[in-house]
Amino acid sequence: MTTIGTPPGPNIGVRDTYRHGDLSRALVEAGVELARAGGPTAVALRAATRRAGVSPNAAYRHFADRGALLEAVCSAGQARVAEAIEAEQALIPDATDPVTAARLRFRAVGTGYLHFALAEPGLFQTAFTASPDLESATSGSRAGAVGRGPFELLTDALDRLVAVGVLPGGRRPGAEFLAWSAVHGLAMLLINGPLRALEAGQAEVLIRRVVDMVEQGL
Amino acid sequence: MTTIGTPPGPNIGVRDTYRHGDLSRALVEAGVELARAGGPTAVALRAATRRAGVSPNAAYRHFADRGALLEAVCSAGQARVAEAIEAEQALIPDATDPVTAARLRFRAVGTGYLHFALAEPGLFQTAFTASPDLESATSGSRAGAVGRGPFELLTDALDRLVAVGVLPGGRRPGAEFLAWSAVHGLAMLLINGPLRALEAGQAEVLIRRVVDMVEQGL
DNA sequence: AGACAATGTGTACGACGTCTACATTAGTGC
DNA sequence: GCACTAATGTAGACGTCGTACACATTGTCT
Repeated sequence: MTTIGTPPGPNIGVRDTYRHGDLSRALVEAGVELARAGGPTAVALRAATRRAGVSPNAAYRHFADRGALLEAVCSAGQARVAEAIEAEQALIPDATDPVTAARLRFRAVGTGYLHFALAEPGLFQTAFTASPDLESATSGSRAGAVGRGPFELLTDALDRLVAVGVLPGGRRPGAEFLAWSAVHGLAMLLINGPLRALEAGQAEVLIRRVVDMVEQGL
Repeated sequence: MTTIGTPPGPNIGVRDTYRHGDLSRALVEAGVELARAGGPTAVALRAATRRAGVSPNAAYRHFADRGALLEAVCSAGQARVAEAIEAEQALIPDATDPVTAARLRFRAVGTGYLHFALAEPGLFQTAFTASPDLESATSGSRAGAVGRGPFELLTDALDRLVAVGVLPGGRRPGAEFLAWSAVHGLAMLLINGPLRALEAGQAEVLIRRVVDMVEQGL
């Protein structure tokens, strides 16, 4: 006797067949919801399988352990960050002259990153804490619509700054890490650090100033 | 019948009396060790009480819940960060002229912070993730030898930069958050972010460059 | 049709946080 | 000196989690 599809609670992946069909994806989606609500620690195997309407151990057919699911959720989160950055970049008018376009494009990486962090703190935190190495950070699964991850969008913007002549080529190597550090640090301080209780307006001022500092200090 | 002092495992706080004497401190110390070994999530009530040679529920006489213990461990961690910064500042020769002394003192805040992060990643992470608000970040319990926390050491160094004439007074307000963001972000990227696998030498180069960026971009 | 691999279920174990009830002890007022 | 009370520690239980093992069901390939 197998009870299928009607355990209590809001079943997202209700089914009437023994097989689920797309459990892998369903688990990641459930994990993303859990991360949105409660950050990395809330991404639990059992909770995800519950949402998918499946027994806890079913997860092990698709993920080696909880860490593997967390990694998949992390990749999904990074993809959404990339989308947020691209959305911010899309606001730049096409008619902008190349130099200021490059500058605005670069700034949009930082502001998009930070706005996403403020809008989706749990998912953001999940996306960048306990994330895999840098190597895998440039892989396809963390990409946005254009197929690039947040890190690649940053390096692209920096390369364009050099091409346009705003950033001297000598300062280019390693610049991605400087920029990333400043923006990522503010995100952390704003989300679960000591700046947590800051009001939205003041946060916006800080965001602008940090991006200013990066642009000037690179 | 009460078994006292001889549960299995490495008992740190072995005792022969029913009362422990200083359980509160013993639990925080155990928590610090757990944090050093495994980061914030490793700070468990049961593990801490085990190390103190005490039953799990004894912790509830001193901490409201696990979060309260974590907070105490976090404060202890911040105190150690402050000590690391002070140690780095103490390396500045007394005979240095006031202007460069102020500059070096400021840079020492960043480098001390980052060196501690690299030396004690678990404790560092515990100290600054899920930490209480900024208000309490300036309280006494997170202080180092001089009685100031990491944040106060930073603001002190910035004030001195202004006093000496290196930093224009108009740029002073909010500068602590800019500097903190950059340094904290690099720490996070180096510890559990995508820069985790970086070798020590390259990390040191990045540290220098980030502090350069802050000094120039402020 | 029958074998095999893929996928999902059931049961079980230890660790965790935390609740409730109980035991032991240190001070305090007499 | 002694009983009372508050502080402190213990015992047991419950629900959660991750995960290991054995078993059930199904799609697929020959």
